[in-house]
Amino acid sequence: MKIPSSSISRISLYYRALLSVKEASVVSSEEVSLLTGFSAAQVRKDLAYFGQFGTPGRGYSIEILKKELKKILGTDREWDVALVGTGNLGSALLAYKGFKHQGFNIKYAFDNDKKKINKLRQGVRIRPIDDLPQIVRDKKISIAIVAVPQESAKDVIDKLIDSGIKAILNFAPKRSKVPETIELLNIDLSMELERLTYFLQRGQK
Amino acid sequence: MKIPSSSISRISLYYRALLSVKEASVVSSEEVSLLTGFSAAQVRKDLAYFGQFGTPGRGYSIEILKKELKKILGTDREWDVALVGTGNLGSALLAYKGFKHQGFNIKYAFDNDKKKINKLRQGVRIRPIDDLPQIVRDKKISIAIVAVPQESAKDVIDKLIDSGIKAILNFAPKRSKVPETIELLNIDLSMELERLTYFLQRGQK
DNA sequence: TAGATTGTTAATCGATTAACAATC
DNA sequence: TAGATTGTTAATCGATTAACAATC
Repeated sequence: MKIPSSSISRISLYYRALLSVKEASVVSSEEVSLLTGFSAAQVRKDLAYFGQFGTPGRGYSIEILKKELKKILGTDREWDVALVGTGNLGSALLAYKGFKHQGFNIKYAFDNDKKKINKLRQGVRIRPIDDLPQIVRDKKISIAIVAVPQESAKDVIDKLIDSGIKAILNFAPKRSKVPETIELLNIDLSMELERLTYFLQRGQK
Repeated sequence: MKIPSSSISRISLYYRALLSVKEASVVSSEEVSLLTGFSAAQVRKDLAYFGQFGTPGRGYSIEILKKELKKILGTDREWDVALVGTGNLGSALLAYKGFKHQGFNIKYAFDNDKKKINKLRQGVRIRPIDDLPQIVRDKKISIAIVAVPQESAKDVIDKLIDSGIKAILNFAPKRSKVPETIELLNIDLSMELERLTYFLQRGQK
């Protein structure tokens, strides 16, 4: 069955919403709807893609649902992450508490600036990009975050893929073609701002 | 006519693609398709939402199309932006060259950490959040970037809206309800990483 | 004119919503 | 049992793709 990718994003948000429920052990799709702003039908549909987690007439056990959602998202375990690029943005991501909190450990950091090599940042030693293939392979890293300047993005992404990386979160404003077996997710900050100015420019939604 | 919001994102990418064309003065939708990976029909459709910019049999004049796309996106002018939160992420955004390059000037920065107040960062003076309403109003700022911790996000966003802000790019992993007249765009980094682990966890697209 | 390519309409595809039988 | 709420099917809505007449 084909699962819309927007459904996955919503499941992340359902999970967060559940964390905020303190006073109950069961929620209905209607209550999740209230908490997240998505329709109750949408909530039930999204959950139903992955199994039958609820009890008709009662709702969903929060404990069980949290466990199941974590399993779906793959966050029922910790993930080691490689960061490429330790400029302003890379450093900010390295320091970002939210990642560790969700089980993402940026354990390896790479840069090609000689002055940074072997420096510690947030307890992580910065390594030369030349060391990337060996580390990714030896440590079996699946996830990389790319925060390098536009002009190096393609090379870095190619190198990551050659080294066996499986999933990439890319902040460089440059789209690369990747094989179908690799998941590449682009976050393009200027593009997002342009969605805002589009809205401002035309004066309404 | 209803314009899909994904169309706006694509228009940003068409614009970028046009910047990379050096050897021609005209492009066809087929060529834009090759450059961006979207279908030629999609390209024509997206452009047709906004006008008739092409010439049948010839294609689109690159010069004209670039100008029109800028107009659509509202990037035919510069925008002053207010940044709230100058922690790691906020500072990285302040230093990000890409924004200025696209005509976004982060001209005002706010924080509630007394030690930071009045310090210069990237040439921008950090002001107390208490000064925010007056500055936003007096300087007629339309766009704010919110990079504060989760727990302050709601207050900051409410304060921005009360002060007359029109559009918000929010990096706090916390969704706020805003009036319909305000454009709120959330970038949730952990959610994006969870889309990657979902993919890894289930082993295929 | 013949060839190329737009702008637009119609067809298809996919995602969301509504409805409701099943069931606790 | 009566009331509540799930899981699922069918209906609707919206976005993408295909097709082609218009036109340079």
